[in-house]
Amino acid sequence: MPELPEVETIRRGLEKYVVGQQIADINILSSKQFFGDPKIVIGAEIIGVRRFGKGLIIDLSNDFSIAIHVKMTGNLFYDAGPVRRSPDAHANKHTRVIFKLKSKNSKSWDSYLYYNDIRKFGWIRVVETKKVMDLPFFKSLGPEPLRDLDLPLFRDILSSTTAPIKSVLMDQHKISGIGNIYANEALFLAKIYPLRLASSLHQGEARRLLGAIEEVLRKSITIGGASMANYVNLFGKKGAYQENFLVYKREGEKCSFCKNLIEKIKIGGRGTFYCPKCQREVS
DNA sequence: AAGGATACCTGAATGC
DNA sequence: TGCATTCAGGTATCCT
Repeated sequence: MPELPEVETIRRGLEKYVVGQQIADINILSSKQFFGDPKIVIGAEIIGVRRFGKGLIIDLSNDFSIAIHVKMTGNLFYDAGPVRRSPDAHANKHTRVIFKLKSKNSKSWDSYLYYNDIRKFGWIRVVETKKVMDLPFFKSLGPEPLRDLDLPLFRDILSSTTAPIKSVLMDQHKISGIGNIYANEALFLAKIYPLRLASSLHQGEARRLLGAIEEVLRKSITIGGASMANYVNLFGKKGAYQENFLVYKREGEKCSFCKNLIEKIKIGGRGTFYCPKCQREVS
């Protein structure tokens, strides 16, 4: 489910709560979603958590890493104890992997990290840290907004494709981290029609759009991401960005700027929401 | 090479 | 109520 802000929220939670702990055991309930040798991670200490696009990397003290992609319905849930009575206390029918963690402070309780995933699209793979970026998913990621995407690079990306601008924003090979929610919201803020060919955007539009992308991503990160059907943070808490949606999932409602009705179309098979008056086909 | 359709899964919402 | 259909925030792969 999650896009960049949601995955970043998970990353920050992991960084705060599980870095420094040792992986004491691992229980794989959905073997089709797990790749690599699980025994390698047992006994290793978690030393850091990175994010590239919508992908997470948990780095371990033994030069191995655990790469995770939660796709549409995956989420991580952290149970620090001591309320839990058994390792399964927070497992549910969608729990696919359970990590048992041990704090270096021997007086504290064992804790558990659950990977839950309704649709089983997500994956977890154990791989040497130096080879993580060779995984096909990470290797093919485009530049990341808020870090290495500037206006000249953005304009290069837009000019070298024949696709509609919305498809380009969501193409992880071109730009990483943006999914359907933030593509819709950013295009609305920048007042650009989603089906406009990316190559037709002039400099001012590209600048507006890049600014809008940065604005929606930053704002969402600060409030814990957007929660639609499934997304929750490490503690099962929802984000709040969905309360700020201007067009996403709002077809038939009034545009907050011009009061025109928001429409829904499909682009690349994905629901696309826009205001036909604010986001004109030609500009 | 790039872009579109489809597949991978399950559950919720909608339609009849 | 029951049953069928459609849709869902993502990405890999096959096809043109």
